[in-house]
Amino acid sequence: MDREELGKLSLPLIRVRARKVLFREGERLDFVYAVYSGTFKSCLSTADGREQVTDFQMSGDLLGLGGLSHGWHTSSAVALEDAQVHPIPYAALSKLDTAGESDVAQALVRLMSQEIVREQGLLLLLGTMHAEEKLAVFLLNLSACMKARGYSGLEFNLRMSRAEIGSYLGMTLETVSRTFSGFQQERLLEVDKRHIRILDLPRLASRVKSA
Amino acid sequence: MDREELGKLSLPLIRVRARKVLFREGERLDFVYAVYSGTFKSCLSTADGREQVTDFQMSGDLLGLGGLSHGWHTSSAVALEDAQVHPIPYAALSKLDTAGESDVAQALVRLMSQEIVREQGLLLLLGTMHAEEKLAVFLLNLSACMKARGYSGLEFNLRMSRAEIGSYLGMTLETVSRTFSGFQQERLLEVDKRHIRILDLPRLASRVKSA
DNA sequence: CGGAAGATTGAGCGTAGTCAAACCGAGTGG
DNA sequence: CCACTCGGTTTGACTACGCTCAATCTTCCG
Repeated sequence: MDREELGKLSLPLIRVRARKVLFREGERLDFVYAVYSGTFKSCLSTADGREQVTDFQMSGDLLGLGGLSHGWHTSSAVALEDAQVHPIPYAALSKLDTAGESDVAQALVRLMSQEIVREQGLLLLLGTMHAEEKLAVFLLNLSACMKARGYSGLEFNLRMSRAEIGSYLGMTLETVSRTFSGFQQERLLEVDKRHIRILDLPRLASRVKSA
Repeated sequence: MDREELGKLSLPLIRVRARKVLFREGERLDFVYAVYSGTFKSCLSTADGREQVTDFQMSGDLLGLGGLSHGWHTSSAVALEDAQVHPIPYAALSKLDTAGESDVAQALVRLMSQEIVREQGLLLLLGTMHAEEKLAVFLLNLSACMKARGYSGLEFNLRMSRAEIGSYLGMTLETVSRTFSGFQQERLLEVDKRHIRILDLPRLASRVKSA
């Protein structure tokens, strides 16, 4: 069993009282935790106070995996009742990765951790945002993505249909279309089918209330 | 860079035509892919045909990470335009993990992969389901989870508040409460605050249209 | 006993879903 | 060359699911 493999690393067992925060989003990641008893919730929060619970963990589950790529916690963990956890030192894990002759395993762990974080962002979007905010986030991400690849971040062609955007953002294609039109009305964008030009990036960004 | 590390493994570069399916949910995972050019969508689908796009991938992104825990693809990947990808043999990755003296890295990869899959399930729930279906999924998962830990799968106490359930499922606490009451009205459950007794598991399961 | 936190229920409203029609551009075949 | 189809997009009208606000009730705890 996986749990037992990891269990060998972690001798200590610490108690966590109900309602206590085991770690908080943004803190340095010194340990990953394996739940031994009790129940936790993992959650993300936005700047304006909305909260998205991303998981409930029970015995055998691991806490904090999202942070392995960069060494910072990407979510908070709170005990829902008195609980016990095994702390697993981050150092031990990174050492074990680096010790092996393969940097590949290490790279893989990092990439998978990034994927977890990315999906968490999408959970927050799907769970807490409205149509306008969702589409704004989508466009800003895409803009950053294009820019990072050397293209203009302000003018580009979408590769996906309205239906695909809608599926991604948890809304119908009609609502995607309407929201595009709304943004255009407000002079935030120019939209022509799949061609997008962002006219006012700061104001578009201000539509996003989250962190 | 991570990508270059992985790049060393993957000599070939294959072309994928627009609209072509690179791999499909449920197929055996022989390769993970690194996108070299073009754009892909990754998606999950339900039994009744709903589709949830979980990501759009561009150059440098990896495709198929969710399947690493058990060797089956957990999502489908479709090219949105003509594209090129580096196939990375699954065998190479698992060998590299197992070769090292640490089974820990291997266990870690497996656990992280499971976490990715779990989050994908939640994406599908948040993106495509209605209140009743969401709560039914939640209860069924919880039931399975309790059962797996040796408790009764049909009668248990919730550890979390209505608000926390609501946050998890992307609905308000009031809607959670009303939906519980609705289920009780229909004789699917007995609910008393946090105590739940499932009266008709099959009928509850039939409320869930997804895979 | 009083206060606080959680749960339930009701009433009204609003956002986004559904259904439908019209439009547009690309590709195909007569 | 034009007519036709087809997929994708836009827009409109209507509807409904779930959100908001609010009141009530219970349980727990000081």
